[in-house]
Amino acid sequence: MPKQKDSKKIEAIHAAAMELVLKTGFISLRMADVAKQAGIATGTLYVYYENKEELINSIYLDVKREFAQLFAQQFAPEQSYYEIFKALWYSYFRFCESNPEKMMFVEQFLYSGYIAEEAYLIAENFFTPLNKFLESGKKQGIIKECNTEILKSHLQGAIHDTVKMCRKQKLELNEEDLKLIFQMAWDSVKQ
Amino acid sequence: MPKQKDSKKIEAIHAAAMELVLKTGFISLRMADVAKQAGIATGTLYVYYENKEELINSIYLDVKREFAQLFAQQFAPEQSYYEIFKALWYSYFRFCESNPEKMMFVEQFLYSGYIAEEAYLIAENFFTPLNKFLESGKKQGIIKECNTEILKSHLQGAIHDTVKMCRKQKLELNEEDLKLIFQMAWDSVKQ
DNA sequence: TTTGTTGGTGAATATATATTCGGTTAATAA
DNA sequence: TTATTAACCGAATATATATTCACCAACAAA
Repeated sequence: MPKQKDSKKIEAIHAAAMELVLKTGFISLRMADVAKQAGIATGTLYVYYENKEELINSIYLDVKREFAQLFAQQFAPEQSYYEIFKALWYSYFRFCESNPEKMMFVEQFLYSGYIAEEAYLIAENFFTPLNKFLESGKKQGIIKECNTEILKSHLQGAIHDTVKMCRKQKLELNEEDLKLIFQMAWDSVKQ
Repeated sequence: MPKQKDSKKIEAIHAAAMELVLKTGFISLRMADVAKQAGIATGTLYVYYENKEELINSIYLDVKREFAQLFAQQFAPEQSYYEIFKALWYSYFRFCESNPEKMMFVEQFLYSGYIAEEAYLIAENFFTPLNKFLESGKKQGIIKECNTEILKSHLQGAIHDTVKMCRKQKLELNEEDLKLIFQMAWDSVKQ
């Protein structure tokens, strides 16, 4: 009977919030600014979300899901472990490079005090495919016998900080650079 | 003639602010709370700092200087490049582990919109000894021919994310774990 | 076409937080 | 001792920002 909620608005709100976090930092993420950037009225935000905290958690889960999907793709059985690792690493790195607002958002809000413990735990579960992949590499003796969470932190931390530094210093990476950075990542985990 | 400013208060204010950032996140860093935690009146903060932004930048520079000092120590000439690298890596890792409030503070505020560009640039200069060390490793063919900023980001990102993850997941690292994590770091940069 | 319902609005309100300020205290020089 | 001056205090003020709400608009069922 009534008007329906507009899924395009949710997209616009999420994109607006992340854009603002990237540009001006999370401290200045104001509901009024988010609305303005999304092209809607402030009050409309509260049609879609109970409050600021819920909005932020919703974006968090959304983006984390997107990150996790990078690791969910299927690979041909003839591809070697190394080839799959390389494909996954490149896809993650490129995603961060092309979507710095998403990377920054999840990073900054994880320790902001805004993220509900529940949302964090749900998001962690998205990454079981990646965990399985790393564990199989250990079983096959291809990568180091190291706690999976440590392996992930090591790889992720290196990628994130590299991407952040490049943005800050306006450093453009060419194919050669990328090859080297990947080599560092692979060397760090390979047995 | 009058009362003098108290350098112990500055220490207390800095420690209080970092403690709060670690415990409750930067968004909820309130001047009144900082004062309370430091055991002084809110107004007293403004005797030592013009405003919140200045306070934060002051802490940033202070902590960055402390980080940089880890790399300023002198080494005996008979120590190999590997031994020095190892000593530096361990000292950085242990410092982050023992002072998570300092690590979190500089990380969170770098992209908060609070940090003045000037403070950032000053802090970068603290790290010339480390840059020189990495560059000499490249010249000697010991470590990879890779942009120094990338090398630093890679090493630092891996350490920070590992320490953060351990805190979040309440994972205690033993000597074996540390050895492995160091091995990953060394393997990633060594030629 | 009418009617009910919810989306949508943005100014008004409530609330939270940075900063100020008049008064008080303590250190120092005379 | 005493005078002077700045540290120190915390309630009061200014300001910034989340949230509400009275009203309007659009859509779907009747």
